[in-house]
Amino acid sequence: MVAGMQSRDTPPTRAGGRPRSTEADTAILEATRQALVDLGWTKLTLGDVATRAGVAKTTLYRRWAGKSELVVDAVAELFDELELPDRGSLAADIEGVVLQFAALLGRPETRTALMAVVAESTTDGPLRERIRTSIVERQKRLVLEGRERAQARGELPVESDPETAGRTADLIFDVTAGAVVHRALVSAEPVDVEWAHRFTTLLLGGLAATTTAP
Amino acid sequence: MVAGMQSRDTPPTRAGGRPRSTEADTAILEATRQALVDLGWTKLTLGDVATRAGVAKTTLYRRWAGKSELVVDAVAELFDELELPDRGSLAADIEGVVLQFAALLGRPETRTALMAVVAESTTDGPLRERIRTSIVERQKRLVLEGRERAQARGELPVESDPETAGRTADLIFDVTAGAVVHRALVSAEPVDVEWAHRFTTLLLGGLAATTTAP
Amino acid sequence: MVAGMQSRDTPPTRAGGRPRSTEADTAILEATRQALVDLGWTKLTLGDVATRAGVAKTTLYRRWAGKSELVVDAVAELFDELELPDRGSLAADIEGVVLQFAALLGRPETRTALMAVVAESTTDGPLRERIRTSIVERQKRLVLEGRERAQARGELPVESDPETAGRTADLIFDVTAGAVVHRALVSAEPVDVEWAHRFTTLLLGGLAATTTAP
Amino acid sequence: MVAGMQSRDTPPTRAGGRPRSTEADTAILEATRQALVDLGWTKLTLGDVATRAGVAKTTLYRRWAGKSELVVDAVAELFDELELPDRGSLAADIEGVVLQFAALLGRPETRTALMAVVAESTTDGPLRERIRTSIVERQKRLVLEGRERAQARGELPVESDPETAGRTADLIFDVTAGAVVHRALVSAEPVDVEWAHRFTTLLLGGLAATTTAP
DNA sequence: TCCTAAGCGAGACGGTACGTCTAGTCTTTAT
DNA sequence: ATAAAGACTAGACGTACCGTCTCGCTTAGGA
Repeated sequence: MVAGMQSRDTPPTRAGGRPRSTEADTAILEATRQALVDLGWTKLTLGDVATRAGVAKTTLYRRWAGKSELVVDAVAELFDELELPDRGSLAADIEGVVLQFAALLGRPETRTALMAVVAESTTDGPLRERIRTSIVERQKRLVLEGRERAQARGELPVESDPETAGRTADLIFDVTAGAVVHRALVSAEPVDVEWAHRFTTLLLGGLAATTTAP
Repeated sequence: MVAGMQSRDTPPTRAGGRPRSTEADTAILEATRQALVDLGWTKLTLGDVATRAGVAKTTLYRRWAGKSELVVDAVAELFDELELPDRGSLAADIEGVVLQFAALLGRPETRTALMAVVAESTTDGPLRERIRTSIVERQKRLVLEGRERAQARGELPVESDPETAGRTADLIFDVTAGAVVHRALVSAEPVDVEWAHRFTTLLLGGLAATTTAP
Repeated sequence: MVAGMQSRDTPPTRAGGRPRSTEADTAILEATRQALVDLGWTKLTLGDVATRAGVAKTTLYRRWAGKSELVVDAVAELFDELELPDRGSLAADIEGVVLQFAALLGRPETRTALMAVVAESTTDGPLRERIRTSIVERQKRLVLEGRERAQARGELPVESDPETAGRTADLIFDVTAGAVVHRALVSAEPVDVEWAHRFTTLLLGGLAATTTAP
Repeated sequence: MVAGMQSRDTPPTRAGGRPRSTEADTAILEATRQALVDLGWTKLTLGDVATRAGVAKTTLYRRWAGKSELVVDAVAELFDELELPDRGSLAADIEGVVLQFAALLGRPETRTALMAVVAESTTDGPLRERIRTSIVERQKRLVLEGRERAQARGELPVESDPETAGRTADLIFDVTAGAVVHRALVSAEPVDVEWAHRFTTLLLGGLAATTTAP
């Protein structure tokens, strides 16, 4: 789950009156994902989501500012399902997470929503921030966990300078996530075991070059 | 230029009737790019583009099936401006093209449009094909040119198996384009000389690893 | 007024939700009449009516199925202004109502609209019924009132057979309304006091012939 | 036939060049009538008529100013089919022509077109004149022929004052045509033998009253 | 025989209105 | 105060016709 997500626009004052239905929240996010599957991003409408969730449109607008915000929350929950399984070696761990990520991008709701909200975010600062907070930064944990595990195994040296370490982690994250997304959605080619292996070889080879030669 | 682009839906038979205005085509594509700058993808409307181009809405719909197709053609022209400058070494060439690509993604019309049409293409097969034809496949030339030039310089061995060569080129393309896009649009961090240098080191290091070790 | 007109498409069930604005109704019908005056039937557009009434197009379409239905309701209100003044004799009463009807047909909104909706109704059954209900049947009251008054004065015998009485009333109605409309709109000649007098003489003479001779 | 109709906009100067196709004229008018049957007045479009006639739209616009003019010409030909059969008595003649007229109004092309062009003519002077010339005035011949025949039979006295005679003929024309049209199209009731008989009785009775009493 | 002016089919053009759809807001009654 | 219902303003959608135009081609009569 998206714990401590503090998403949505929390009501400022806690006063009297009928409390918000928590079931509505769940129903709306689930309905949003189903609508993404059925209709795709463009044809998804908030009125339709409201109907599917058995909720009034006003209830929806009371909680989210618009389509983009709603969809970010709906798909963020899916990204949290990603995890880094311990397969015994760094290479195997990377291959595993690449394939997991590819599987996530294979689901129609993620596929259509992810690029769309990123596109929206290019002209919408707050949305960009929401995406960073809810999705991007949260998933960098995978890189960090992988590195720690590899260092524990002795597969990677411990980088002393924290700034260099951070920049390297960012680079790995952009290269990995970017390559998988580009392969899957732009080139529209399959991300299979063979490709994951080839990519991992490239990444690890490059990583060695970055750490040895300044 | 987008030579021989055979885009749009060309009238099948060349019979009688007033011929289509080529000036209209130019005006529409230019107006589309300007509208992308001013309004972004979501707020761009075909009616507005038509007005800007001094053209009737019907003229627009006669040539393009919808917003996505139009925008793909409009931005495809920009991608054709990319070129691979000869900077003397493979590393310098890669850095150069990475920075060029980053500059292209820095332009608001490309920034907002590219992700949007890719998002659309996830639920629209013909559009996906159009993107591949007009943008993706066309730009792979940069990878191929770079490799040939490096082989001529003796920086890279000549790969004998054409299939392996093709797969490697595809991998390089996805990794490079994907990393730049992810860095620029998803992570929303600058793609500057320093990052380009670090990325190039990673890529060349990885490339060496892929070619030496199967 | 068009009391109890039960026109428009009344919402079937009375449940929750914001009630329809009655002010909008009034404004729309008035705007329709004004648009008929300014533009005539053909150039009248529902978008323009909506603008004049200060109302969104959807509000208009929520209440009426199309241009014809709207215009029927708008002019039906005018027909209800007709009344049968007591001028002391049957002949004078008839002349009076003929001139009133002619004056109504002289108003541009009625002039242009009446024939147009009748023309539409020839290929539109529901519309034909609406015209009958809202206009034709309602105005037959003038014939019935005139007859009752004449019978009270002793100018006309009381017809015992209700069916014969009904057929005669229908005939009088068709002849009178038809003659005035044809004179005013088809022949495009004035319906003045002189013509009204001549027509009344013809009608009353014919009426005597119908009642005496079977 | 509509002989000497001098309708359409004849080319002013007779110079060289390819002459207009007379087959096109025939085909267009026939196509117009068929389109009226199939689509009714409102949904009839000039483009569709052109297609049906196997003719280019420009050919159509070269000859007629618009939809109304075209339709007037197309239906005027049908009105010329009316004639006054000699049935031996004035009453029988009137009943005959009333039923003929009713039959004409029963045809869908006439039914939908007649009221429509009259409606148009209320805001279009030249069109009104065209209708008068092509249809109204042409059919008054039926009244005049009927009177002459009745006078020859001795059923009607010869009116000495030509002005009075003219006004009476106009009145009869408006009353008859108006009553039939109103019965058939507005009241939407059948014009059958029984009605025609009742109407004729009324008309002849009234006629006697007008001629005897000033 | 060629010339030339108009007619012709085809179809693109700038416009305008259509009737529908969605966005977000507002107004009602019920909880 | 929140909920469901649904009416409200605003405006884009994609389509259909309008009446005009621009093509290349045909069809005559006059030179």
